[in-house]
Amino acid sequence: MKHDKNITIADVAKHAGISKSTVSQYLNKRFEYMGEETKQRIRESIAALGYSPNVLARSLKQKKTFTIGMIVANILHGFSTQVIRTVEDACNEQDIHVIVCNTDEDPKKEQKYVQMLEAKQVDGFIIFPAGDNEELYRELLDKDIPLVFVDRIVPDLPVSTVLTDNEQAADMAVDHFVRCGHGKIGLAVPPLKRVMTPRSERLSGFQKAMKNRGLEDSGMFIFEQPLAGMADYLAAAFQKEDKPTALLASNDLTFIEVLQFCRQEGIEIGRDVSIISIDDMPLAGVYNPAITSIEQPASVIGEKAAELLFEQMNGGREQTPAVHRFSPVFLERDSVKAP
Amino acid sequence: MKHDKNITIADVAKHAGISKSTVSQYLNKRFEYMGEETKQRIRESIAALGYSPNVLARSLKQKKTFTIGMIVANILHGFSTQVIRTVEDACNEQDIHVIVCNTDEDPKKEQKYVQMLEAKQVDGFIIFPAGDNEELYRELLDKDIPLVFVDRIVPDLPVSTVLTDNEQAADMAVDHFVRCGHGKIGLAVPPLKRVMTPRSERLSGFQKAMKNRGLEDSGMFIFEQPLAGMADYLAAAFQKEDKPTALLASNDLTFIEVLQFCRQEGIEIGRDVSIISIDDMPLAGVYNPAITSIEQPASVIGEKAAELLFEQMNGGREQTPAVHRFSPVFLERDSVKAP
DNA sequence: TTGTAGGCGTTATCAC
DNA sequence: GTGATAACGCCTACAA
Repeated sequence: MKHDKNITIADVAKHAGISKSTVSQYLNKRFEYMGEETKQRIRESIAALGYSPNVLARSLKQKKTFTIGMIVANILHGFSTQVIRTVEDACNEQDIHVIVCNTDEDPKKEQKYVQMLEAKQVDGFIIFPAGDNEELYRELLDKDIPLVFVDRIVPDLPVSTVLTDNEQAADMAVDHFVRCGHGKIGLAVPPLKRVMTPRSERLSGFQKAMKNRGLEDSGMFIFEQPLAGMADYLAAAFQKEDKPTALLASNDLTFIEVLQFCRQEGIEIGRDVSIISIDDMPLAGVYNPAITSIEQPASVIGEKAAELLFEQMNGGREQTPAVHRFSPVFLERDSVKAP
Repeated sequence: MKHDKNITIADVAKHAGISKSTVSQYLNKRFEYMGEETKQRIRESIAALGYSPNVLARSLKQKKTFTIGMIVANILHGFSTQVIRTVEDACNEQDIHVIVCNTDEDPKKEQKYVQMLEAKQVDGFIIFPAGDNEELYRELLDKDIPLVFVDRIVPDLPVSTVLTDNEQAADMAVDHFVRCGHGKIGLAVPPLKRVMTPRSERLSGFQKAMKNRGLEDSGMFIFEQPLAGMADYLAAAFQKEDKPTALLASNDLTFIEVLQFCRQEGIEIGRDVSIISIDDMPLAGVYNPAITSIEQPASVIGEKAAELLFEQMNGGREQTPAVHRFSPVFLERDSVKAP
């Protein structure tokens, strides 16, 4: 029955008794000088044949695919997911598609994905850099391919980057702890292999904030440990006499480990230790007690990234690349009490 | 400087002093009869020119894009996200890309996305049907476009569908409640507009399970309410004398409302009311108390969906379409106590 | 206003 | 073993 004979613009033209170009004009809405009757015929033929244009052929000709590539380093972070969603929304408004790839922090994977997407002729990239791929990024720049970084800064590269003001996030937390009377404050953070902007900035922001309050000597505790061992590591640290009364989790994944630690040690949040989490997880607000969190402005970041990318894609004189930092949002809840 | 003169297969051929066809052979690894020297020359030229093939042109010719479309009805559900991830992993292994679209349960959006992706010549679709688009799906079938449904069943359509055994999920919960001594059990569920398989099956599964245990008369409470009003609705219901001692949240979004309800009413989970959630959220296991959950087998579902789709794409005699149900996983934790 | 012809970058079919 | 040549489906001068 159905011979999958793909119907093309030629079929429509034949059916309507006119030429391919005219149909093409119609499809591209250039019907300024087109006869009403012609339009009508074309419309009918398209409907009759169930024609739908082949974007591939169009893209090949126009050198535009209306697709962008988005490469995230770690999709397990809620933050990544939220940024992805916002970018997708922004793109869908302009009928642009997004192909998302997850590198798991692996530069090799990142390279592979960039090349695949390039081969696919995507119109631009939004990348959460996995790091250590400077040459790869430079090639993209050399080829004038629109590019925006999110979440992490790659030094010495003229690429617009948009991220949370991570030092501010750490400062907000320390500030709140101190206001509530805490003098011994800990930071739980995964190891800083490579340059991971958020991690290192949250750490440096924490250190600065503590120093500014004269707490950097005896009041500062830094628990740097891989996630897998974090709970046990904290448990050991909290056996000691000299331990913090407040604990800042540097991101959502770390926060889960902190909760795990509290559970297994029978530590009551609020009473035994005060907690703040950078990143606001879905259940944080209804946790027991509700967890005071510092939320990254994911949607603002996603929107800005998309906007910067679109500017480059529309060839308009692109602004000079810059780093755009956005303030996190402090969500005061019930997990911080006086010590 | 850099003239963005795209280098093509022709440039490579010229540079190597051979013909396009030979280069093409090389690229497609058909070098059974190719001289070692020729290969060498091609390799060098490719490197020298920094050539990378244009997948678009290849796709146009081969009528294959190595890209599939994935359309989810509600990306806010953790389940959707997890299935997406698994599918992406499975695809990446075969160098297939995935374009994800979110319909927000809107059939119109679904239609638009399907058409856009079709125009992009994707090789297949994995769809969480928003419902009420039977004709659209039928067109895909008529065109022999590979298609798999996930999470929801569309009646009378010969399409392979893979989902959680939702009735079993409800039964597991009821069973556990009853074993723990509960005789009055409630179900919190969003309204059943349209045919939403999981919702309706969890409801019917709940009813059957209650009936089987002789609890359908005085022991069964069904709280059907939009998410926005769920917490208040539950609050009102729990003011009454006749109320359940156990409550089943029919999915993750509902579960959040249930927790919200507990917080605002000062209800202690475990002591005042026992809770089970269908869908296991990231923090459920470290909640206080840890929440007994019934986890959907998202990764199994994603893998199966990908597998079924690949089968169709590889044209191999596809199995007759069937509904594949997978058992959920019962995660016993601390939110269910004797009443 | 509409039609003709050539090309976008690859691959496929045959000759050579 | 390698190389012309014709598609793939569409767009775009330019001609009519």
